[in-house]
Amino acid sequence: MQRLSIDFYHQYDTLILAQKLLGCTLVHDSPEGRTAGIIVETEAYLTDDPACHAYRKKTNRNAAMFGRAGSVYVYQIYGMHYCVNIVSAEEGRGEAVLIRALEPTEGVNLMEARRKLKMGDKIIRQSAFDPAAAYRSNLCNGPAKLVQAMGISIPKQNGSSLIDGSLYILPSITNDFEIVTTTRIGITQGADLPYRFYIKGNAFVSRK
DNA sequence: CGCACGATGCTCT
DNA sequence: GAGCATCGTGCGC
Repeated sequence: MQRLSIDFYHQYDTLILAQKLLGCTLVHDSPEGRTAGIIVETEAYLTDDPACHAYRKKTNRNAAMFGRAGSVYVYQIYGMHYCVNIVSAEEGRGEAVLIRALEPTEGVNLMEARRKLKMGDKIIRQSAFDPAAAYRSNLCNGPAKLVQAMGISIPKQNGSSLIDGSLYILPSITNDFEIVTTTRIGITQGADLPYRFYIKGNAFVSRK
């Protein structure tokens, strides 16, 4: 399977892209091995949206968000966590899609090691896409968890390209799902905007 | 199960 | 000096 091309990211505006990314597979080919998961939850951040890091001027922190569609924006939050975004607009505009949850598909052992899960954490959820598969729900069901599980970091991925980098996205495996739209999680500004999207009924979303 | 809260460091005011 | 696109623990039910 071939990774999504630059055209895919330029084809849609940010709100549509956030929905088109659902069902696609995020892959990281790292020195430790490959990890991958199906994107099941996203949020859109627009340039005229007060919750968006690019709402004000370009700074060192948010600079990657002003890059071209198909590049990666990683930032630190709450002093200890990191989140990953897919830049979704033309150079200089400053829009992106936050990846909030993955359903693991590959490299689960490596994910568990990176997440340092405790022995008692045995919560298993059934895959909605592969009836034979079941995974621990605690690996990628949150934006900072999936960054940790996938081994994504600012020095390696911030500003990188999904077209030729070690982090990339494969096309959606199916269109056979419904999308739920809600307000975004964890923000105070722009809290009423319906910019969060997730796959209905999927067991690996961060919350319903 | 759900809710409340503390950790922790960088950015911008 | 405040605020932040979060997470894990600890408590009560």
